[in-house]
Amino acid sequence: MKVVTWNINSVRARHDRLLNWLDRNAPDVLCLQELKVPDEEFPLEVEEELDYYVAAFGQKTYNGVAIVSKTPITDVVRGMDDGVDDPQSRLIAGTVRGVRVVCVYVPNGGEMGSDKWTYKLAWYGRLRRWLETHCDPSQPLVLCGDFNVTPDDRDVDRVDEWKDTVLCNAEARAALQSVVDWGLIDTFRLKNDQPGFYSWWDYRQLGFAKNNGMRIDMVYATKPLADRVAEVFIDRDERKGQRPSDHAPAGVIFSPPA
DNA sequence: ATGCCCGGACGTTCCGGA
Repeated sequence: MKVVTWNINSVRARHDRLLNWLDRNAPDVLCLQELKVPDEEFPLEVEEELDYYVAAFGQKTYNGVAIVSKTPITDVVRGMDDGVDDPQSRLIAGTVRGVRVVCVYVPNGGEMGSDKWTYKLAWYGRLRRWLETHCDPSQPLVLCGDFNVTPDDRDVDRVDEWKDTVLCNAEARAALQSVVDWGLIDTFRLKNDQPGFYSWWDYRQLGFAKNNGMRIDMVYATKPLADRVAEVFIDRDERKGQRPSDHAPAGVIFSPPA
């Protein structure tokens, strides 16, 4: 079972790239972030021509998440429904072939100390509580998405340049770690302990050409699934060419259950 | 070529992204 996460940075601007990528890579599950469109503008071809199922939680202009799956998606949940008045579409969950799939677009956080930073930290706290309330770490689950935090310094090309930002500072990493501590494993690190593997590069200042990147897009799994990780990858080539997203798809292949 | 930011909006510049 191949599960991939991709911040596509507008499903409208990336329409052809999405269809081509799905056709070439044939994932079982693709979690998308930053759709930037309402649900009705999600490309119909994904379902009608490529025979995928789609569960979307869109929003005009900003945010928006979706699960794309070869097989039906059941028990779909949109948003955390935790009593917080939050209009931002950043979480969708569904069940595919017995695996609970949670797709998140964690807030970026803007500048340290800003209202956006406060919202980001609070959002991480809400995500931890949502997992505690709605999910079970002893069951097969993947938490996929753009976490807008580098887990550690191996995931940053220029530590000195980024160490005090909302993506790399200790408080942000602790917020991510609190979610991981619920019962998740970073699947990429099961197969690769080296620095220099990134999933995002800034559009500005030749970020990709200079490999000034970060790994902020992850597929986390609970232990029953993490035990079945066969292969991990980041599709760096998808960052190349005409009109790429600033993020590359990152994914994992799980072996069949024993 | 991987090349000096990009997508979106009641746009004509500004906001948000990371």
